[in-house]
Amino acid sequence: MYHPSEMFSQYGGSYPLRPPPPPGAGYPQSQAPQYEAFRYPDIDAAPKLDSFFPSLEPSGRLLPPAPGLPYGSSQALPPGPPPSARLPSGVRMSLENGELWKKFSSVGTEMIITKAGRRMFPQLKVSVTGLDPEAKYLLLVDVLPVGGSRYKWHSKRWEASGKAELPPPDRVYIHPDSPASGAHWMRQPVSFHRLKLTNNTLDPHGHLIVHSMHRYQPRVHVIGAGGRRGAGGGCASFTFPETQFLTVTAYQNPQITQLKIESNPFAKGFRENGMNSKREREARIKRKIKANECETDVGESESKKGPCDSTLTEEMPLDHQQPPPPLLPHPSCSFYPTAGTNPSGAEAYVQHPAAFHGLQGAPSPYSSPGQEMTAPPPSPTAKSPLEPSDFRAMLPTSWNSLDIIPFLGGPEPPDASPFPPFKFSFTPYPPTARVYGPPTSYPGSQPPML
DNA sequence: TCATCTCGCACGTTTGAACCGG
DNA sequence: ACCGGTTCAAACGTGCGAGATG
Repeated sequence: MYHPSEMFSQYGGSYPLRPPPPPGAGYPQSQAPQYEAFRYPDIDAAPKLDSFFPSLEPSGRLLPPAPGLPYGSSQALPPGPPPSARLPSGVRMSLENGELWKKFSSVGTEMIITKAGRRMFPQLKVSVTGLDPEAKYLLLVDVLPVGGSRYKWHSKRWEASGKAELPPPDRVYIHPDSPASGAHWMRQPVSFHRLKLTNNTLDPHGHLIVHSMHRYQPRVHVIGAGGRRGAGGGCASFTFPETQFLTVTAYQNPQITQLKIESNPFAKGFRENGMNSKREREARIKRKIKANECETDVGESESKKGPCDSTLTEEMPLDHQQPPPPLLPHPSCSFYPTAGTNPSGAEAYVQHPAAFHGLQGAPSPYSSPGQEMTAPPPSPTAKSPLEPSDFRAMLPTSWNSLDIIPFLGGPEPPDASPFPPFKFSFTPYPPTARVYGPPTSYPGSQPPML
């Protein structure tokens, strides 16, 4: 026996799902050129995963937007697709560290993003139930832009500030254990702690790309990937309202900083008693300055002065403790579950994963009429069914030139269950008027719903 | 001038190889 | 030769703050 993570440890990166949108009417034309660099001209625009989930009707391929996402209520949300017979209808997911997330969301969760990629904290940690123990599944995470606005920290609160920027290249993070059996996923909570966010649109490491000062909603997908009993196909997507966050390059809300320091073990050094605490840092700086002075002095008159006295460990007075800023209004998140929501508060859409990112065939918000992507002919190199150890071959050959390839290296798994062809293609995302409508959904520039 | 971003720093945690004894 | 426990160093993950950028 072997552990799935040993087989597919290379799948821990993130993968582009769609090409960057062409400039459309809803976007500032001035920003259009920057996306040329992220266009994948050879990307298969055919329905994603069609061969992966052949039994699903096209009508079931739409992944509805997260209900209540303030992308513009004027657009009627399409009805949720009927549950797929291929994915157990009882699939449920709960957020393991929901309490921690709620702590953060009560003050407005901020996530640091860097060029090199920064982990999320709190991390996404979920429990899944209701899977077929013997069927194979992939677990993915992506982030949805929320709010259609850029935000700024003003007067100790977040305010909408202009239109959101063009969406960055879309990527998903595939859990390193994927694909694994339902039993594996249900055995213990699934952590996405290795997921990283970056603001580098040319990121070569496969991290999820986001814009700074924007709001996002993480989304977890469970995708059936076949198995010994032939189960496979279908997708269940889950979102947790408390996991919405704002991206920043430096923390704005000191309460968030404090919460992170208190909760994140990696930031332990910044706690009050840590060597990196404010007190210690200031003491260090003072010692350093003093030492420099001493060196200078020694250099000037070595023999005239005694050894440098660096006994400057006396406690530096703490900065005047400012009272914590008032809390943001309680989150008035509109991201509430709709009918069919599981008791955990997550929404589940059991559907064809081809619709990860929008309505197939729907007008693209990025393209002018007549710019619809067309489905290319099926790849002649596609194998079906695949050899047991050839999961990589399930990816479209057109992905060879994409940045996912570096993350697919590694030894071949010694054995694996046969999977149906694994094909992604791109569909327009997000649907028209959802993301980039004016920030009027925040009357009076209310703080974002966090 | 201002808001935002980048980078280097110091410190703590994690991870895995090396070592040791049973 | 194998196994389990310990040690240690390198890699990695943090927030901070100064300086750069637009």
